[in-house]
Amino acid sequence: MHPMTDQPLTDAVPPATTGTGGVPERPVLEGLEAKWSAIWREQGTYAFVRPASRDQVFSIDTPPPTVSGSLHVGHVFSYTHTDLIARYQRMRGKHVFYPMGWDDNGLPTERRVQNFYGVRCDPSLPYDESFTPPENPDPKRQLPISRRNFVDLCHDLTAVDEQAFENLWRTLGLSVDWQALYATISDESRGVAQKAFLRNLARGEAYLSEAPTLWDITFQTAVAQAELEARDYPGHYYRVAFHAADGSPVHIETTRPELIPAVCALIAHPDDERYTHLFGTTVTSPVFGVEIPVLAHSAAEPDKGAGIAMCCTFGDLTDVQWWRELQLPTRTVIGRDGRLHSDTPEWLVNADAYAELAGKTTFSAREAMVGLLRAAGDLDGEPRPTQRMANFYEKGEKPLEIVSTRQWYIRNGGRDDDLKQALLARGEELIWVPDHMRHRYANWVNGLNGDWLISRQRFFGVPFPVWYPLDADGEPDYAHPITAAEDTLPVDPSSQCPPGYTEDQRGVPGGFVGDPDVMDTWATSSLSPQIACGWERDEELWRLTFPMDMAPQAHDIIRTWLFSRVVRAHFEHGCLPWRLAAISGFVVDPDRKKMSKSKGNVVVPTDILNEFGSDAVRWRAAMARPGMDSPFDRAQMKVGRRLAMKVLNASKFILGIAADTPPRVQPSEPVDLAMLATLAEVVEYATEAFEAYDYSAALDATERFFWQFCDDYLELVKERAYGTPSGEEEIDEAARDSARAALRDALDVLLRLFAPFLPFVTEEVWSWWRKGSVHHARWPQVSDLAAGDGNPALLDDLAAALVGIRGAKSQAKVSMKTEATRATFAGSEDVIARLLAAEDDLRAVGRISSPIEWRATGGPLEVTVELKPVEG
RNA sequence: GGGCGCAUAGCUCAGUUGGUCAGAGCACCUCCCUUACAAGGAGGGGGUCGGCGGUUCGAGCCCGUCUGCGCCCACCA
Repeated sequence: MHPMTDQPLTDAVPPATTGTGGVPERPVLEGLEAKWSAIWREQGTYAFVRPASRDQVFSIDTPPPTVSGSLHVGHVFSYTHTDLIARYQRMRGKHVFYPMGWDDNGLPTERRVQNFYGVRCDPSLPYDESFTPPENPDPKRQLPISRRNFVDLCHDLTAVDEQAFENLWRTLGLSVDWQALYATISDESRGVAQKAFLRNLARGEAYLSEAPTLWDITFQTAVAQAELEARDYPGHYYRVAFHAADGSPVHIETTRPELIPAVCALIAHPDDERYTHLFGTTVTSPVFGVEIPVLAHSAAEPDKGAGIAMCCTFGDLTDVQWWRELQLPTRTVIGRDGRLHSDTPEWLVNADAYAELAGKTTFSAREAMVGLLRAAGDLDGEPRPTQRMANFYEKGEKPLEIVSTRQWYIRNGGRDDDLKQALLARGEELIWVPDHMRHRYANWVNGLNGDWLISRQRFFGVPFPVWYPLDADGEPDYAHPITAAEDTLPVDPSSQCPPGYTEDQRGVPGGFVGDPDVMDTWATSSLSPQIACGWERDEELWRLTFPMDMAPQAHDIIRTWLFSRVVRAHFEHGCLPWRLAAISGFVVDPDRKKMSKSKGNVVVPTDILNEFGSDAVRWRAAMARPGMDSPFDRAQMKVGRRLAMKVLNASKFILGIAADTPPRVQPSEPVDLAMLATLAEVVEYATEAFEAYDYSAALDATERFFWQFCDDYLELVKERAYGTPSGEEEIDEAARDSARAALRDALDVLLRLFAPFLPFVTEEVWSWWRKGSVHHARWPQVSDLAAGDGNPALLDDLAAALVGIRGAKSQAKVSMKTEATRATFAGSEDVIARLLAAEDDLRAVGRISSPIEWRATGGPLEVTVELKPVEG
C-alpha cells in the first residue's frame, strides 16, 4: 500500500548505487520544495503504517490551527519544531502517527464568513435553497440569512482556507500523514464531541445551570474564564452620595454610575470602623430612592475607593460573590445587547428618572446618569480620570458584562477541591519540555474560580445533543433534558427530533424544543486525541496511539487547549492524554513584542519561504530552543540558506570523487580516522540531544562539525582523494581510497543527521546516490563509522595548523594557492607527533614545496611559513 | 500583588555535573575571483560573563541579595 514505508530501514552503508537523477552540474535550491513534496505525496512517504504493538509508535497530538485566522512565522516555527521530532523518531524506526487537524468551527470562522461574504446569521429565517452570496459584500450592511445558509458558507470558506494551509505545510515540509486529517466541524468530530459530552452528562461531570455569566455584548454570547483578557480601560471615578435614614450622606466611589438602578447593597469590610455604625441599617439610593441595606463582607477592601462599595447585579465578579454569599436580590438592568432594559424596573421608587436611561448603551446611560446625579446634588466633586483593568473577551472589543443566563458547564476543579487536586496531580505526572512550563499549568488550575462554561449562543459549531420537553404551557423543562442515543450521533436538535417525538411536536405545548446553543470550539478541540486516534471508532488505531506520546503547542494555550484535554481524558479514560508536552515559544518582532495583526508586525510565512527556501526557514526555526521566544531577524534566514546550499555543493563535490568507492574499502589514514571519530562524537551528542527533545543542540553540533568538515577536512584530503599528487610521487592508492571511503561514510552520516532539519536538500542529495528516502533511513549510530582508533584531537590540531598557514598568507595578502617554500611547525610533542601523520595532506593544502620542519618545543603550536615572492 | 523566566561581544545566542569557558553565528575591518561552493572562501578586531556580598584552592557556572527586562495570573468600589 505504501511502498516507501513498508520497506525496512535503509542500511547505514548500502551498496553504492547511482541514484536515478545522478549528480547535477550546478545544484540549486529552487524547486526542491515542489519536487519533493509532490514525490512524498505520491509515494505516501509519511503515511502511518500500523505496526503490531504500541511501543513501535510515536504519536503526536498536532495542534489544529484555526483556519479562519492567518498563519504567521510563529506558526511556521512551532510546527517545524514538532516536525523535527517527528522526523527524528521516524528515523529511529518508530511508526510516527502525525495527524493534522483543522480547527474550523466556532466564532472565528463565523466572523470571517460575515466579513468575507457580508452576511449575518438570523436563525429565524427559513433556508433559501437558491441562495448565493452577495457579489459586492458590504460589511457595514450585512445581509441576514438563515442558519443553514450561513453554515453552508462557513463550510465553503473553510474548505478554501484549509487548502491554503495544507499547501503551506507541504511546502514547509511537515511530515504529517495527510490521510490522518481531521476537521473539528466534521461529522466525526461532532460525533465525538457529542458523545463525550453525553458521557460527561451521564456521569454528572457536565451540568446545566442558570447563573451570572461573563457575557460579550458584541457577539452576544457567554465566554469562559479561559477566554478572558484583562486590559487597560480608561474611565472615571464618580463620588456618589447615598443617604442614611437621618439624611446624612454615605459616599461611595464608582466607575459605573449607570448601574445605580441595579444596586442591591452597600458593602464595607467588617473591621472598617468608618462604617461599622451603618451595618444593619439601610440607606436610600440617589435619584431612584431605593432602600438599600448596608452590609459587612470581608472581600471589601478598605483602601479601595471610599472603602464602601455599591454591589450591583452585576458590575463585576466581586458583586457576584457578594450576591451569592449574602443572598442579595437580583436587580438586572443590563440586557444581552449591552443596553439598559427599556422597561422600567419595578423596584425603583422614583421610577420616572429611569426614562433617561432606558434602552441606552452603558456609555450613554452613564452620561445620562451623571446628569441626573448632578441635578440631584448627589455627585460629590468632579469625576476623576482613572485607568483600570477590565475583563474583555480575548476576541472582543468591549468590556464584558455579567448577565444571568442558562449555560452548560463541565466540571474542571474550579468549584471542587478534590477534582482540582486530581487535575493538579495530572499536571505533575506530565513531562514538560521545558520543565518550568508546568508552573503555568499549576498556576492556572489553582486560580480557577468556576467550572468550564462550554455553551455559546452561536451557530457554527457542535450543537448540544439534547432537547427539552415542553410542558402544557409550552415552557421548557430544563431539569429533564432528552438526550440523543449514542448511535445516532452526530445530531442537530434544531432539525432532528428527539427519540419518541415527531417533528410536528417541535415548539408546541407537550412537545419539545431543541437546545439552541453550540459548544465552544475548545469543547471540541479538547478531544483532539479522541478525534485523531479513532476513539470507539477504530479500536486498533486507538490501541496503537493512545495515550499519545507528545503534545506540541505554544505556551499561550496551556490554560485552554492543554488543560481542557487533560480534563476530558481524566474524566473519560482516567489518564493523561499524552506523556509529554513540548511547549514552543513565540516568534517576536525585533523589539521583542508579540506579533499580532493589530500591531502590523506580522511576517507572512509564504514570503520568507519563497525568498529563502523552506530548509533555510526550518534551520532558523530549529535554532530557537524549546520554549524560548525568538526575535524575528530576516538576516538570519540567509545563514540557513547558505547552509542548505553548502550541503548541496559539498555533496556534489564528495560524490564526484567518492560515490563509487566500494563498500569493502575502509578508511585507514589517521586524518580520516580522526575525522570519523569526531563525527562519531557528534552522532552520540546529537542523539542524546534529540532524546531530550533538544533539537537545537543536535543541530548545533551537526552544523559545527559540518563547517569544520568542509573548511578543513575537505581541503586537507582533496588532493589525496583525487589521487593526483602534484609532485612526481606515485599514487598511493591505499591513502587515496582511505580518503574516499571516509568522505563517503561521512556524507552518508551527515545527510542523515541533517535530514530532520533540511528535509529537502538532504532528500535531493540522497536521491543522487541512494535508494529510497533519507527520511526512512536509519538514524546514524556510532557503529556506522569505522573510526578505528582515530583521535579527534588530530582534527583540532590540523585546524590550528591550517590557521597558521592561512594566516600567514592572509597577512601577506596573497592568494591561498601561493607556494610556501619553507614551513616550520613547533609545538608540544603530542601535537607534533599527531601532525606528522598528516604531513602530506598539510603540504598539499598549504602548497608547501619543501619538507616540513618539525620542532618539539613543549609550547603552543607555532607555524612559520616562508612564501614564494609574487612574480612581477 | 502572586508565579515563572531571562540578564555572557553592536545583534541573536551556546557555554552539560564549578577547574584551557571567555565561545559561535550575524554585523564590522582586511585580503583572496583557489577547478564543490561569490547568496563564496581565508584572516582579524571586539566582552571587567547586570551590581554587591558569600561558599571554594578555584565561579558565567553554586548560595544570598539588589537592579533591569519579558511572559502568565489576579486586579472593573
